[in-house]
Amino acid sequence: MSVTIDSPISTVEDIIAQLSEAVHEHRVQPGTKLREDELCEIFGVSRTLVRQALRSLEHDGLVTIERNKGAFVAKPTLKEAREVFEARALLEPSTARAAAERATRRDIARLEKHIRDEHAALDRDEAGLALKLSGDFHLAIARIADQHTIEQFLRQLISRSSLVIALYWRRRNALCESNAHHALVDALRSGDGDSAEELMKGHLLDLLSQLDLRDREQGPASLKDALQK
Amino acid sequence: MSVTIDSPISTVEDIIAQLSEAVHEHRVQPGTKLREDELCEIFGVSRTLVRQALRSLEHDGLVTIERNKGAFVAKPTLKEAREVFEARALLEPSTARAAAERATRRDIARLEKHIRDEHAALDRDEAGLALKLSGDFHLAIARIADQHTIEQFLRQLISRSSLVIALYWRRRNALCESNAHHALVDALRSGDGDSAEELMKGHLLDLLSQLDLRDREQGPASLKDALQK
DNA sequence: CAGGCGCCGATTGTATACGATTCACCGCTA
DNA sequence: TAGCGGTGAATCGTATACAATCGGCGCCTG
Repeated sequence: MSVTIDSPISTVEDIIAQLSEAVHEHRVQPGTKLREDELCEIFGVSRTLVRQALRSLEHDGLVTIERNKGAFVAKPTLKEAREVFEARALLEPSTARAAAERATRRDIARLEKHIRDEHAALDRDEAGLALKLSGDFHLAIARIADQHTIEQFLRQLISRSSLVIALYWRRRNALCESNAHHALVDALRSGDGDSAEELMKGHLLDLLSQLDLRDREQGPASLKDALQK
Repeated sequence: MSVTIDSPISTVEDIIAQLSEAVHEHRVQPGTKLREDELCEIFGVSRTLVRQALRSLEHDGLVTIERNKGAFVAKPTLKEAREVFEARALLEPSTARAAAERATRRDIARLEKHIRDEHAALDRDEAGLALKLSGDFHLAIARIADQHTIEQFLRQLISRSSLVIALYWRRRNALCESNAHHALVDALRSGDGDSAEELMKGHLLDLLSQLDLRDREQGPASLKDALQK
């Protein structure tokens, strides 16, 4: 784990945010064990707060807690991976439509800056950061749509998407989707709900197609599991 | 609060389940304060576990925690109430379609029993129980659709719906929707995804129409709040 | 030498202790 | 009498202490 060690006293929200960011940016891999004592030292707090943060992250699907074993960065199964994108396909297109109908000039400017940041990160070869910014872009749209409930769900789904991408990403060419975001902003700028919805739908399908979510033999691990049960 | 006091030692899940059930069945009203010590006595555990449960319920939107003030049963605003049903409208219809395409005879039998229980509860004038069963019916459909992620979101949405109904329900006639559930089961039985989707959409709109979600003046309370800020 | 059993360190689960904040009550003062 | 401020109990927030559990290592036995 390589989490930035900052001021030794943090709040629960700090811990959640930093762990969450580390996962988003692929600085920690799915399956990584998160020992409580270690996190206590890093964040300079007692186990009480660390445990609170871990429970919260578990709730969002970023972390798995096994009783008497500890917390681990979650490893979504194939089924979960598919479900994440199915849920996103249900929520995001109509949210994009709503955003198109509400976006102000200021909103658009913010989204454009977002895209610039994303490109800049890619240029500096910081793929992890770019991925996180890409997720934030989708969240920003939900925020523009002023759909707080859906935004919360989306936050969870995007987090899990990061894990899915870490596990099931197929190719290495990363700049695939920048154009999709551009096109979306164009639709939002012109207040074209129909095409915003369509573009988002297509964008999500496109993302999905970059993943390798076919069933695969899981090697000895799955055999072992099968025998244990 | 009138929560059943059971065996003095409980797990976090017990606490969550019982509190959650009490909210679902309208045995506790939105805004009710949930003192930690009181819950400790009721469930026979230390504050550690009670606090875990409350945090979890907060995450699901059933409980609001105000720092240094404590936990309260959540009181969804009008906006949140609308958002809950908008989100349900996005998730449930297509889930019903998927359920129609997967439902086994056993699934149908279970749903039918569900409806019978619901009617029985209504006959006994246990409106709260009927409401909870009605929510479970919707969850059961997500389970049949084998959509675990969506089921989780739906669990939160249905919980919040209970709160919304407690706050914004218009009429007192409760048996309004039993037919809708019947029709849904019929569609599921015949594997008719199209009509399952349409029926669910209509059912949710129907539910929504029974709520009074128009903006209203909130009386002196809102004035006071306005001046405090 | 292989397999199993038991002990011990490491780690998590729960309870308790202590400090901080809030709210309500009550007396004081203008 | 109304308003203000102080004081104390009630309640919450965090840290710490203690108990339970797990996993690995070594020893013992066949």
